[in-house]
Amino acid sequence: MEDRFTQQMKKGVLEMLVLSLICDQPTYGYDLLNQLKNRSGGSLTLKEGTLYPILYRLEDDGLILASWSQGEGRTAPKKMYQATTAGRAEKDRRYLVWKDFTKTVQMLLEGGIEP
Amino acid sequence: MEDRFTQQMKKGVLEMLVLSLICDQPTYGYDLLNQLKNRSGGSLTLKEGTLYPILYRLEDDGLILASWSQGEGRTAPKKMYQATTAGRAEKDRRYLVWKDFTKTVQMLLEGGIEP
DNA sequence: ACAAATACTTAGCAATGCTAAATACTTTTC
DNA sequence: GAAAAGTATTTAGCATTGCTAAGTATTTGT
Repeated sequence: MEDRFTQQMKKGVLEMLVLSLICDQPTYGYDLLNQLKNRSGGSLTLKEGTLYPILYRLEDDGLILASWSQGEGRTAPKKMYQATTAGRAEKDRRYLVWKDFTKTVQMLLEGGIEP
Repeated sequence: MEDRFTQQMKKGVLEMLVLSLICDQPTYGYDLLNQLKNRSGGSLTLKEGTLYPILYRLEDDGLILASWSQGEGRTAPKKMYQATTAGRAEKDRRYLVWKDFTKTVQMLLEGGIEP
């Protein structure tokens, strides 16, 4: 079990990461689980119950689009996701907000500018 | 009203910041509200309903200690908070987790290491 | 006296990550 | 060819925490 702090720290940010990965290239749920796990060195090993609701929210918000892939060969069809124009814009916006926020937190933690 | 993303992004981190500020020097609720507001350039303007529950949690977890100050002069007594030994250790731990997390997120966003 | 600032409290809502399954098909291993 | 592991998606319900929105009380400034 992960500690409370780590759990809470992820809120919102995971959704931004998923959106960002889908902006990089169209993909599907299971692959996103693996991308996050592998590319984070294991620290972002999400449960399915965490990822899929994120995908549904992004879709509901019109930031990504889903379509069932006609399985190549014998593979079962996958639900492929791609970013919409609004999705790319929102990704950029969140990136700026995230950068700003981390900068502020860093400053507070390091004991920057006293009043 | 703040957007959902910003709200969620704060989860957990605000508690770390408050703990960190109290570690820097003993202080009280209202002053923390002002410190956060001023030292963040206004982006961390918390409502009382956000801060005080954080203080109660930190106290319940044994990370900070409260004591009513004997008001100097005629000023009403304030509830002063100071960090415990456990509080300082937890602050250090969270700082490391936070640094690690932001590094990972940054890497994922910038399209680091492909599998 | 009235307003503003100081200082703390609390009830209830919204959002999101986690637990913990269930379903179904394909590939690998013995 | 049976069992196990891997691929792939779905969903019900819980815990945590920031926000809304209010209330109480004292002190200071005009």
